[in-house]
Amino acid sequence: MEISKTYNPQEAEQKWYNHWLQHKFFKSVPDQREAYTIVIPPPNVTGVLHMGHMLNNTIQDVLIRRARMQGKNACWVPGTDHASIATEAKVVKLLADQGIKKSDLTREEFLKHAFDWKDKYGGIILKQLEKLGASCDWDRTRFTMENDLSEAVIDVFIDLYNKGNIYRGVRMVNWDPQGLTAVSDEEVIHKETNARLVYVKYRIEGTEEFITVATTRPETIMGDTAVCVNPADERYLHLNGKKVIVPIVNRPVDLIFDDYVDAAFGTGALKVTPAHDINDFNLGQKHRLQTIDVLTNDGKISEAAGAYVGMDRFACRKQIIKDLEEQGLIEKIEEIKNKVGYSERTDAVIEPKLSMQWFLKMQNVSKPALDAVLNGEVKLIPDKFINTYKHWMENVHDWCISRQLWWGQRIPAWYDKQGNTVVCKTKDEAIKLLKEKNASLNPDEITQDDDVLDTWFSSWLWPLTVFDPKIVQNGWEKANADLKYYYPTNDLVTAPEILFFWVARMLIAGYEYTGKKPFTNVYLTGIVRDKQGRKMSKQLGNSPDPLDLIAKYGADGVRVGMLLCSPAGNDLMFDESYCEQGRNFWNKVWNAFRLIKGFEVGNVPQPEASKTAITWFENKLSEQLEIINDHYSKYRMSDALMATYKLVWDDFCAWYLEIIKPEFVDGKAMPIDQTTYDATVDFMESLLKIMHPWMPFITEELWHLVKERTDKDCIIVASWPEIKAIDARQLAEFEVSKEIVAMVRNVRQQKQLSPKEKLSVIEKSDAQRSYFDMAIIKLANLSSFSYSTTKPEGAFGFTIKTTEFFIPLANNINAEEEKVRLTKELEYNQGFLKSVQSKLANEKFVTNAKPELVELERKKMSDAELKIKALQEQLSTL
RNA sequence: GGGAGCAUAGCUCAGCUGGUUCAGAGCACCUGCCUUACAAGCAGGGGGUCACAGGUUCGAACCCUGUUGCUCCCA
Repeated sequence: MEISKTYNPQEAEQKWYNHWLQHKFFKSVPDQREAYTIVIPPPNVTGVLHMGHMLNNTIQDVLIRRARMQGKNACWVPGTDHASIATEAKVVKLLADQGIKKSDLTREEFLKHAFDWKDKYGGIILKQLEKLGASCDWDRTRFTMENDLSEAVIDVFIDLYNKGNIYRGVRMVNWDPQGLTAVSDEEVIHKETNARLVYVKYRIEGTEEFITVATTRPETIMGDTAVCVNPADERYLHLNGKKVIVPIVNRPVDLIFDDYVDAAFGTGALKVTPAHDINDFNLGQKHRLQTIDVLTNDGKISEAAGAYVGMDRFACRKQIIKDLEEQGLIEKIEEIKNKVGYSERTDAVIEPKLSMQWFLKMQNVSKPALDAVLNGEVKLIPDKFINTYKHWMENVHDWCISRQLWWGQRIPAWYDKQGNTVVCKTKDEAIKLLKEKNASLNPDEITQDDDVLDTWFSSWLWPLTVFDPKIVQNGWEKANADLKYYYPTNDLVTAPEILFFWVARMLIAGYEYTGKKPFTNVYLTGIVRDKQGRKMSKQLGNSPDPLDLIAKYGADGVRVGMLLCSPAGNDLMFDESYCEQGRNFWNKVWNAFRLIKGFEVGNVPQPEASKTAITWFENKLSEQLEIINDHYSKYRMSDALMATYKLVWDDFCAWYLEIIKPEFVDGKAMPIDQTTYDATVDFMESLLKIMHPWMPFITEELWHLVKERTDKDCIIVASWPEIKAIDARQLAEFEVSKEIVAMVRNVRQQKQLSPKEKLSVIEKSDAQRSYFDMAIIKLANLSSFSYSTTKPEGAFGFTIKTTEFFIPLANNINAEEEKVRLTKELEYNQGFLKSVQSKLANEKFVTNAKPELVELERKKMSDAELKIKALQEQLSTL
């Protein structure tokens, strides 16, 4: 068969992905084997593949592919998340483009549009995952708004409500004036911004005196219902009992005293706006202040303000400063930096706002989830996140779970006109329950809560409901076969950003509904940043499109590129050159294969060099496989990859293949013996297996090219190589051989000798030592490797460990140069000896250090002495 | 304001329980090679005051204290 000079990724990727699908290699059904399960962090149904997904899903695919090869029943469950705010915003915009206003639609009509949109575009990101080789069990694809998954969400709400863990109340929430909904604390991103701290003068009622307050939010002045100072602040003591006049609206309000106020900040006087600041709200509760909500839901000045009505909040801020200035009520304006909350979803400035919302009492449910991480039942990787997790869980706030949206699971709460509330699944049930509270109930007047639940309130059930949507109703004892088999899942791979949003809450829900953890290991990836350390984002335009990268470097190249630079939990400074390195790697592998495939097997005896190379590489393979397995077990992905890379490139290609490669005689390649050929193909197969999780496509391609195979005999389901007994002595001996070869090459370079000119090496020894002599002869292009106890004339001498070697070079030896080189080496060794000697002369070291350590030092000393003696002898003969 | 983490070669990072004169890898760089698997390659080479200042120890990149710089989380 003709082998193409270069590998064609596009062709192979399509071919093999389809082949895998066709043979259902990704599919998992429960059986007798050990399960290995990952549930995907469901991407937003509105999303398109970005570098973060690329990283995250590549890691999952590496883990799942290796588990599959280890003979486990590997199951990777894919799916998408309905992402209520993001999706609703997208659909609203799309409708607006068609001239349809959301407010003109009924809830049902809107949802129909939304589902239509989802059906049309919602699968894009999953299709994109296929391009990177994701071996998900697509038959198990789930979506968080599917009927049965949604029903479970509703069941959970009802259950937690009945347990007394969910309540409804008026609280200060984070209001997104663009998304027109409340969002949870976790969805607010605090950014440092430049702000103007405005010093506004409030007149003391009945006097000409003023008190100055400093504020960054003058547009809320109309909502002021007090001015507060610290009771210990002597500047204001004389004003006790006075009222102050709120500017613009000229409303007299109390001057109150509370040690909450920091006398050192601003002027020490605080305007209190209970409707628009959480701290002010608390002060208002304490001092029984009136609350005046001066903002509308969409961030405009409300009727209640009595001035600037209908003006945008930011426009009003400017205008009011101007007006106050005209009235001479501005003392000064300072430029300061302060933190402003932005909506994670819409990037609008969050408005603290009083509103009626549903909350989950986190304290009541979070304990098992905290304990699990602290006692190691659930592992966070890297473990530095345990602290962060602990801190959050111990200081957890009640979770605002209602969202003023339509796209999501509608809250199953029902109200009558009299203000009674019941929580249950259906209207019929609600009627029955409400009748118990209100005998004269008119069933036509009951209404269901308009709001939906936070998306995370559905995705926290993900690891449960993807397997058994009825788990909440049935409980663990009656869980279905899938859940019993796959749950708890093994590894979760996700971003640290959603440790609280999602991971912590999945743990809570897992323990609440099964009494078991949802997963054992949580691998937290870093954030993909650009070379300058900036987070990759659409706005900055600094993010490459993963699909473009795949087109350019092949999926295998990009996978390798991503993982080469991705330490767990640390951000990665991504640069395209990593993908280039990945591509170079598969190219190397392709060419190694071409070499092997090009061998002509003949009836020739096996060369001694090849025989020794084979036993060496057997050892090397096992040695490195052990290291690679260990890296995997510690989730050190880039280390596992690098060890694989070096095993293939350095050990196999640069050393092994160079030794066994048949020589050319008269421009014609000599045949290779059958034994060496077979061993080489076996090695290639083992290496392909080890590479497969990183580079699934090229390894599958080569798996089928290296040998005739059936359609079903695929590397994706081949078994992970076994570690055999390792002969450490032989491995060490080969390292010495490598050094000898390197030394000869070095001498050639220095003396400008052609690689074609044969040299010889003499080892100063009275007996043949090395198993690898023939390999050395071949690699260093020697005429002979021999042994002698005397130093030949005109030879280049060098020492490895304690053994001396000589390369006879006749006239090519420059005595002066040699003297300098050897003297330098001698000095180094003398210094080394001295340091070892002083260590051994130190009584405290000898008595305190571990005995084997002292022994080691003694060995070092005697070795150094031997070496020094050898060097001195060499010098003396020059 | 509270908490956590990081600082090692030009870049990205290893360096586990302190113990070789220990400072290491990959990439990048420099030099020489189009040697019939691969120039997306081969061979060779240079490069670091382990952020800074103290301390503990026979011994510190590693442990302790402080300083500086950066990052993240929480309020």
